[in-house]
This record gives sequence, C-alpha cells and structure tokens, in this order.
Amino acid sequence: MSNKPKYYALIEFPYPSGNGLHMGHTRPYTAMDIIARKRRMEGYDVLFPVGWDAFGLPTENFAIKNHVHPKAVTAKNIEHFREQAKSLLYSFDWDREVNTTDPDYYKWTQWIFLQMFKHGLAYKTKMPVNWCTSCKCVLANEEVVDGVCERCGSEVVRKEKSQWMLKITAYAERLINDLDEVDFIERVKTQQKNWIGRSTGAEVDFQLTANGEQLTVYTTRPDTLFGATYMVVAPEHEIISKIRDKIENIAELDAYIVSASKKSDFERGELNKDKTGVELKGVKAINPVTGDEIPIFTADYVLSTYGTGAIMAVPGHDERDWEFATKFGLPIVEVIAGGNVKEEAFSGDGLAINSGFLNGLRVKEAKSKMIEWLTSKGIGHEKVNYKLRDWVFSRQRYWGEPIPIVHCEHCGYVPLDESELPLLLPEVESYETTDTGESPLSAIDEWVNVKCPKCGGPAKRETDTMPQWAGSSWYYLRYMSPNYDKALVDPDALKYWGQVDWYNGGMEHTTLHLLYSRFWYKFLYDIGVVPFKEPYAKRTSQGMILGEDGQKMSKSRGNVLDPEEVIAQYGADTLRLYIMFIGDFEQTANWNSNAVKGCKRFLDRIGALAAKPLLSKSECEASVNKTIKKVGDDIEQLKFNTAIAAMMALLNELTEKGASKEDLRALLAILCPFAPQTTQELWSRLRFSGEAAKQSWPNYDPAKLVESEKTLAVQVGGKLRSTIVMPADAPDDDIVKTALNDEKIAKIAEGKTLIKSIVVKNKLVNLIFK
RNA sequence: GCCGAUGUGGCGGAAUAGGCAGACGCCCGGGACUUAAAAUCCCGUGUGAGGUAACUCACGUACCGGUUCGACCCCGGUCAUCGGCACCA
Repeated sequence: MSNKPKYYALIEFPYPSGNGLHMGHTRPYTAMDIIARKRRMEGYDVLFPVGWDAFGLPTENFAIKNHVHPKAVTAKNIEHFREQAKSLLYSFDWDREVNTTDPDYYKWTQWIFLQMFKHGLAYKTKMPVNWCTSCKCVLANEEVVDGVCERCGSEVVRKEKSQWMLKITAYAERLINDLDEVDFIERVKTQQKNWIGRSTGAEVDFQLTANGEQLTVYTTRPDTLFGATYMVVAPEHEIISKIRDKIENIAELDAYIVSASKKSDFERGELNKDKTGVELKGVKAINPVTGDEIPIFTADYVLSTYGTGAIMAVPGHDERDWEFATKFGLPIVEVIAGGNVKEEAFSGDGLAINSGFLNGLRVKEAKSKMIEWLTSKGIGHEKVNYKLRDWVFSRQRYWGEPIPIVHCEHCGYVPLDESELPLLLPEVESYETTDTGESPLSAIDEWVNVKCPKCGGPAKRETDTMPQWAGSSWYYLRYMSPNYDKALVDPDALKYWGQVDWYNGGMEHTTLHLLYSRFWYKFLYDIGVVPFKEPYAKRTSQGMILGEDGQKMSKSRGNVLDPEEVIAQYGADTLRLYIMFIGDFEQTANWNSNAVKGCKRFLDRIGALAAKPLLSKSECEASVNKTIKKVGDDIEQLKFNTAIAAMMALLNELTEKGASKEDLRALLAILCPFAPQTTQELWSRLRFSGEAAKQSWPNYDPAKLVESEKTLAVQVGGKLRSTIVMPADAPDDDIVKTALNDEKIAKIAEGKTLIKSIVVKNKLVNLIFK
C-alpha cells in the first residue's frame, strides 16, 4: 500500500493439472503480464497475483488410479506450474499465492456458504439432476454440454437426488442490469444476458371442470389468449395427481409419463421434430376470455422447470403449438392478422382479429391491454421469467470443500458454528465414490456421526462436497490479504485495492465462473462485506490457440505444442512475442512454427543494432516518437500484434539509418513488457543505468507527431493517379493547383475540364473531369 | 431456428469518424559471405497484360446489388466458416 495510484490486473488462476501449463495459458497470461508491467512503468502500484484452483476431478481421478493422496498430487503439480510461470517471466506477486485447497483458504469458502445458508440462499432439495455416469457425480446445468459431461465427455442421465442448491435466480435481474455499469466486451455481456434469458409476459389462471382446480400458465403472448385452443402440462406437473380420479385414460397417461421420465433432458430435446403427447380425457379447461371448454394434454415438449410447467397453446401463432395441433387435429384460430395460419404459425407483428376487445390493436398494445384486463379480473398479472436455474452445488466426490452442515432428525439442517471452521477434509482410505453414488466421506462413520450443534442429539454430517467453482468464486478477494485470519479479506486491503481493474479470461467461463463469481460478490455486497456492486470493472477475452493443423490442441490429435519446448528452442521472450504477434488477440489463431522465427530474428536484430557504434544524434526522432505513442495506445486496446509490428518497422528504420543512444533507450523501454529478458540484457550491455523494467514508460511529444510536409494522394474520379508533396495544412486551392500541374495528372487532364474537386485535409485530393 | 463473430496475396494478418488496400512477419525466388552448409546481410515478391527500361494500363478485400466524388469500411440481399444457445411458451 503506497501513495501511488493502485492497479489490479487479474488473470484466471490455473487448475494445476498434471499436464502443466499449456499454450492456451500463455496467450492471456502474457497479455496481462504486459499490461501489468506497463502499469508499473507508468507509476502504478500494481497487484498482479497468481494462485491455484486446485480442487477438482482430474487430480482426484489421478489419485484414485495411482493410490496417492490428492494433496500430494496437487503439491507436485503446483510446483511444476510455478516453475513454468517463472520461466515465462510472468511478473506475478509470488508472495501472494493462494491455494483453494488450503484449509486457511477454504475456511472462508465454507464461511461464505454458511452466510448464504443463513440468508436462505443455500437450500437442499430433491430434484432431478444431471448425473455423469463416469464421474459418478452430479453436474450443474452449465457443466452439461451437448448432453455429455463437459469434463469427461461421458453420458449424462437424469437422476432424482437430494442436492444442495444456491439460489442464483434471486440475483438474475441484478446480474443482467448491473452489466450496464461495467466495461465488459459486448459478446460477454450478450452471452450472459442470453444465458440468464429474461422474458416478460403474464401468468394466467385457467379454471378446470374438475375438483374446483385451476391451472396457471406463463405466456409471453397474452395478446393471443383468444386463440388458445388447448393446454399442455409437463408430464411432471402436479395437476395430474390432483385430478387423477377424473381422468378417464389414466393407464395411457401413466405409461406416457413413465416413458418421458426415462428420457434425459437432452433426449427430449433431440426428438424435438416429432411431438408426442396424451390428452387428459374427462377434464377440460375454460378459456377465460372465450368461455370455451378446451382440452388439456400432457407432452414432454413442455418443460416442468420453466414458467409454471404448463402452457396455453396458441397454434396459430406459435410454431411448436402449430405442429402439435396439426398432428392431433386440434383447432387453429387466427387472432393476429398478417400470416396464413393454415400453412404455418405466424409469430410476427400485426393487428388483433377474432379477439373481442383487443380487435384492431397491434401486438404490443394488445399485450398491455390484456394484462390490464386480466389484472382487473384477478385472473392474471404481468410476470418476468428467466431461463437461468438455481445452481446445483453438491458433488459426490472427495476432493472438494466439505459442506459445513449437519442434519439432525429434530432440527433439520443445522449450520456448523463459525468457530468450527475450517471443517477439515478428513483422511479416507478410498477416494472412490461409493456404489450407491454417495461421496467417499459417507464411509467414515466417526466423521459422519456427530452431535447436533443445536439440540445435542444424534446427527449426521453432510457428506457431499462443493463443486470446483466454489473456491474460484471469490479468490481475487483473497489476493488482497492472503494471510489475513480474521475475515476473508482485510478491510483495509479491500479499501485500498477496491475492484479488479482489468480481468481477462476465456469465453468458456462466461456462463460459469464469471457468472458465479459475480453472484457471490453481489451476495457479499448485500451482507456488507464488500463495497461495490460488481467485482470486475473491466473484462476482456482472448481467442483460442489452435494447433498447426487448425484443430484444437489435444493429445489424441497429437498436435499439442508444449511451451517448454518452444522456450528451450527459442527462449521465453520469443514465445511471449510470438504468442502476441500471432494475430488479433480476441480472435482464434493457429500456431505456426515457421512464423516463430520472425520474432526470434527481431530480437537478434535488436541485439545486432545495439552492438554497432551509436550515432551521437538521432536520425529517426520522429519515428521513435510515433512508435512510442502507437505501442502505448495499441497495448491498451489489446492490439499487441500491431504494437509489435510497429516496433519491427522502427527497428528496420533504425537499422537502415543508424541508431542513437536515446533511440535505443526508448525502443528497449517500450519493448520491455513484451521481452523483459532480452531488453534487460541489452540495457546492461549498453551500460544504461538501473533496470529496464523499472524505467518510466517513455513519453511521446505530441508536437513532434505533426509533420511539416505531407504526401497527398491525387485521385481522378476516385482512382489513384499520382501523389504530391505539400506543406501541412496547405490551402485547398494550392493543392488543386499543384495537383493539376503534376505531370501525370496534366496528361490525363488534357482536353478535359475540371468540374469538381474534393480536398481532404493532409490526405488527398480527388479531381473530377469532364 | 435464434444470438454473436468472421470472410482481404501462397500463408498469419494490417488498414474502419468512408480517403494511397496488402503495414509487419512467414514462405518462396535471386544475389553476397563460406571449401560447403547453417546463420546473417542485400534485392524481389497481389493477379494479368504491355514495355529494353524507369514505368504504364486493367483487375482485385466471399457473392449480388445500392448509396457516394470516393466503399475492405455504410445500406439491402445471398453464401460459407467458427463460437454460444436451443421445444424456455
């Protein structure tokens, strides 16, 4: 903590896998290292930390296979990562390392969980979950990709299990709205918004003809209520049991429900072209605006987890309802003019027809009028829904933070007293999940059986552990005061470091880590632990590095390139330069072994230049000045590739014209964040004082950016025909006159009259002849 | 299907407040140095045509069209590739 302005630059801390740091790490890490180094040169007090996201499955699986403790595996992997990071010359604050598996760390992860529990944001519930058949573990929705486990690629099935959940949905609205307050790149914002999936509509009650029951639906198109000709409920919907005695075809219905329950969410989605369903015969619903009795179906295209699990079907104006209605011969009523509902559903805008008091209104007006009407009659109201679901927070594995909850027969779920934290992960004989799908912790009787903290009666510990995302949801706070033991972060340190100023990380974490950690931070804000609404002021994202063949680097493809090999062959500076020069930082890029040489040559050529006799007076002052500005500006915009190109161009000019001491001093200073080793070596050889990395970032002189002479393009009819040299800011008339006198232009102009000329100051003149 | 990107030489990529397309690098060709090779240095390098030559002309930023004195850039449409979401009512 100093009087200098502070700057907090953050990378996503690595999972220390057995494979070590890979090429994918070097791009974002080098980028942020360059930012951090530049900030230091600019006089900031910089926090640029690193740590280890060390809980997780690969380590645990390795431990099971090789009969070693995950702790030992983790320690070994971390050591390897640390060495690699150092050999890449990353300027991390090595005295601030955090490790999510360290009890002094996970004590606070457990503490946050307890606060969530106390505030009703952590709850346990029986629900269908995603079960990975290979990991033998529950997965969050975000961890299921294309119906398979994100991590191991094995099949994911549905299973009923009692699970700890975190109520992220309670923060859905703020997680969307507060994106307006932060500087995140647009695609991150859009992706988070789409994932949260906010939609505005209405809930509407439909009376049933049986048992005095009613059915509430959610719809985004209340304006089409007059066209609702049937209803559909999800196979899991509770209404089925409530009116069971009135249903005439109960056997048929039960068979359908059983078959639906056997399908995974993914399978249900896969079969989306062919709609299936069964009518609940003997019971009807009443359309509240038409008074018509309409049939009720159950079909698995309606999801129990969204809205109310029931819909009003408007086949005229919803594609899925249209398909279902066509297959089952149900009436299709047109209530918005503009399409041909006999041919296909019409979901566009138009005027309401066949809709009583809505007739003649456009969709938007009709919506609000209908909501107004429903509200006044007490049978409906406006409603916002989200696609986001609550976060499944239990894992049936060993290598994670134990959940600090005890279950007592009398008192229910009872939180451990905070003084008992950390709840240590006990030693076990086997790390393998039990055959019943329980965590290995469940096998340790003396750990499981405890006294209830509330009533003292017999109770059992929770044996599930937290998912890997827990520790990473708040690690950036711990860096501010890694050894503080009275709270998760020292309030003074927090006050000093504030928000993360710049956080760069992968797009693949947009709907996982980035969303989760924003959620945790908002919760900590609500309970007064942190002072801002958002943890990260700025978020950027790098593109992927692919193999030489344009494919994702993977062992099975055999196209993996180890950073260590490149360092051994060319040195760390060359790797750093090339990974930045490879292309647009935000775009995917293919590795090219040949192109690496260019960066190596660049560094060698600077060395050669520095070894030559120096000029006493600079011949390239203007170019040096311009390059300082360009490199500085480009770094801020993550345009490292053009920053390097500009330095290469400057070197070409210096090589041609000769370099002065000051030319070299400036070039080495702006190159230093990219290639710290080479620049320091040359800095010493040139007997410059101090360290290259500790120089001030060079200033450029704005006055010297102005050139006294300009080369202007001369166009005829928009096509380049010649160039002329003019004093800067020459009057338009002079420019046109000079252009017309130009030999080439005069030739073209022969026998023609000039009818128009356009002059763009200091750039070009365009002449139109007739 | 929806959302978000992207499409430029042999290759990676530059250039958007609409103003000299191809910066920088790789590859490739020619030359110098060397007994030779590597390394290094110098020259050339978008395509086509013409000229002994300095050069000149035409074409050219996925495709079709438009706006403009002028379009890689803006507008309308089409195609392709990549990423995300996907029966979300």
